[in-house]
Amino acid sequence: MLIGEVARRSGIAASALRYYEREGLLQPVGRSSKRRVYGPQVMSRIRIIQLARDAGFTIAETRSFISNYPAGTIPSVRWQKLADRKLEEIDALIARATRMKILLRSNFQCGCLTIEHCERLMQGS
Amino acid sequence: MLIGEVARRSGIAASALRYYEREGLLQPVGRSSKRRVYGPQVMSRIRIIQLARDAGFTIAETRSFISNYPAGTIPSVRWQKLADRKLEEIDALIARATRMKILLRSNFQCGCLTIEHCERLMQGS
DNA sequence: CTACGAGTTAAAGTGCAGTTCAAGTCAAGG
DNA sequence: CCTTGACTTGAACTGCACTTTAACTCGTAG
Repeated sequence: MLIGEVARRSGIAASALRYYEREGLLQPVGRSSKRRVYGPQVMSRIRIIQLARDAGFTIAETRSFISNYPAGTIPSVRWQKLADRKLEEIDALIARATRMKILLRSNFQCGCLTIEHCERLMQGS
Repeated sequence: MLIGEVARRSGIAASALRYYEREGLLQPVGRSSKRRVYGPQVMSRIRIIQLARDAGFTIAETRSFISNYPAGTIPSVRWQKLADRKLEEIDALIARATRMKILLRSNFQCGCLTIEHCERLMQGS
């Protein structure tokens, strides 16, 4: 597969794929006269990158998350710490999103958005 | 209160408060010889801005969220649409975060992170 | 009067996550 | 041979949410 095909299949722009390679998220692949030639396994890696990105990981986080653990590697203490920290961040994110949801929904339902109302909702934050 | 005091109390930098004013999140307040003088009500507004920011609203979203609805205003259809859309976004965010959590935790627990394992976890994405 | 601290402005800088651009390289088709 | 289309590179640009900087203005204290 050439980069255009990978882009089409994954929905990620070719420019982004090159960027990911520069940033070390995708390791350099073989070339056929300068052009990158990808094997099918790249799709798995891309899906992981997408998931991490969608879950709010930065490029740097995603890099240390995946680059240290190629297929078959046993997670290390370092990885566990990373995962641990990220789990806490995700929980905080979910908690904040949930609070915002409550805020939105209550105004939605009772039709009484006021600053004071918000104040009451925000006691938990 | 001068801007420094507001910054100290809210934990938001004075530069950010000026930025919020430029962006229309905080309406211009009275001045005492060029300096902004805030009343205590500003703290409520700032807390709402913080909550919105923490929940992932952009400045533009936050502006249309709060600037159209000063204290006591009855929510409009426009506001409801905004809230509706944001609720969907928040749900998607929570779903993605939850998937990432499962991914992190399962690798955590079974100690068998491989590309193939991730593949199985990602069926839902 | 001078210095100090806290404020003011416009404009430039930062970090992230890419995208866009200009100029060039190839292989295949007509 | 020439064109076309998909690729290549480095560098510059984008948008967001601020922060930093430089040069300035005040009111108060010594």
